[in-house]
Amino acid sequence: MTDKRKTPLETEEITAEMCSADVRLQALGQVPFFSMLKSAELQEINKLFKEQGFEPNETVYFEGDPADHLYVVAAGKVKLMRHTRSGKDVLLDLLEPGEYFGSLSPLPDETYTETAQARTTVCSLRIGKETFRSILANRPGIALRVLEITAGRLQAAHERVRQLSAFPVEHRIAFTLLTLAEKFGQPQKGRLLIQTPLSRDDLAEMTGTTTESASRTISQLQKAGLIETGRQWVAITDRERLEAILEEE
Amino acid sequence: MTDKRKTPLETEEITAEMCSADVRLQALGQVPFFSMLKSAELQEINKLFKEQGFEPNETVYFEGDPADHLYVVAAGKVKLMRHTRSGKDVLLDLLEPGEYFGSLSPLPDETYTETAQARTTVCSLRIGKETFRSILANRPGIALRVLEITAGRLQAAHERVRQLSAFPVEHRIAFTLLTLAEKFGQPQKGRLLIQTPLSRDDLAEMTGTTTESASRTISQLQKAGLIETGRQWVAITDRERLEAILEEE
DNA sequence: CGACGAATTGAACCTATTCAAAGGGTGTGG
DNA sequence: CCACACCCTTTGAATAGGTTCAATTCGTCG
Repeated sequence: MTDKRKTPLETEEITAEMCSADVRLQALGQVPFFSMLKSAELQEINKLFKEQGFEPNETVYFEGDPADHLYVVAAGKVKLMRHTRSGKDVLLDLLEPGEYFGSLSPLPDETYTETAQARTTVCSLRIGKETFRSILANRPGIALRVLEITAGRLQAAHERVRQLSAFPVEHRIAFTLLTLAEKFGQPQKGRLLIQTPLSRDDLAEMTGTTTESASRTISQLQKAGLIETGRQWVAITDRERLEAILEEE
Repeated sequence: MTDKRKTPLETEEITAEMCSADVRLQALGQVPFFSMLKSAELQEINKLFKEQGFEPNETVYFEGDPADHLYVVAAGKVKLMRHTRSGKDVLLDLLEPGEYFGSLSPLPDETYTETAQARTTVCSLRIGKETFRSILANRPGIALRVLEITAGRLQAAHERVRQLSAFPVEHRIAFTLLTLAEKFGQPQKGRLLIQTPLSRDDLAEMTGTTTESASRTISQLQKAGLIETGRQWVAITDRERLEAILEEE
């Protein structure tokens, strides 16, 4: 019995029981800053997290809400974004299992500076920011890992500022596709599929352009044979020529 | 004897002896993540830093150089930027005394992802990244402060991504001026002077536009009476109307 | 005063946006 | 299982905002 759908994306099979005890432990063990912990320690820390599930498109928190939790993605994909008055949203990041989001700062009276939204069915684990801070205060090794990850995100954000400041749409789209492929890429039929739902709209929000411009650029790249694409998906077929676009000035 | 120059900027009086022992201690005490230390501890840490002076426009390090030090600005102003092949530079940050830059990550074989350049005569203090890491590993309080500051910079970078993605030049210039005023603003003659050399070129590099567009926008804001400006300086005269530009969609 | 770098201004050009309309894949309900 | 409705995507044409190139003016410092 063949699937009639044309999308090459694997549907994310996540059920209601996704937040079961062992899945939780596995998810936490995947978190870069917990991965060095011994099993016993991990179990201790596991107890401090509460699980919370979300349906696709459900919002974890809104920009401006009081910020008092830190979240870890256990299963599914989470989108971080900022809004604008005109309704044009900006997509800041797409998170995989093992990545954190939410509030790191222990200061009171803070609010989230971005909106977090489930893009698939999601299981998240969350912890109060004070509790998390005390974990960091007691285990410098973890604090240093968290710092490294945050510093890495800062570099990525700076690179994005550079892209937006200095390069035309085609260049930015190419860059974004290559970056996404590094994170979500899955070899398939001699091409590199970006294994996450990805609309022209998403791409536009990631590159600071409009849906129409993203669509035109994507079509053009497909005609040139650099990528294959369809509704909600993109696969890279000629990585080298795509990278060559980044070399143009 | 009156000054014939028209610039309202104070010239930064920094001499060759700027890195004297007491200036060093004072500078380190100003660093947010050292400010909670007792005097004795601060003296210990002070010994781990080496001083290094720079002339205006001298480069501290280049993008791509091996990254093995962390720097603290003791005196003067430092500019962080990224280059592009086409020669269009992107200004990432302007640092004041007490701010850090350079490498946080202890990983070997890393390179700086931005170029650091002295904008004035500068005295900097630097420390090997492994040494700095051991300070953090032993004093969780410091590590947490560094993490907070880095997280704050990440928020700022995200906001800049939003600005570049969603708003026109005039809006971005207004935003940048207000942000600069918050950091470098100095009340003077009923206006708020941005106390740092600031050319149209700098402004263009900060807002992702060209020198000419920055110039046109600045002229226009001046004609409208929101700012006063001259060669290398800007002062805000009507903050409210400048902020009102940010409300437009 | 003279020279150099910074800032301004104009005009032509171009990229990307906007508005509008049509085409196609997916999943739902009959 | 088919058909319809919805949303995603594509494409076109007009427009606008910004860039580019070029020339001039202005301020600052030697």
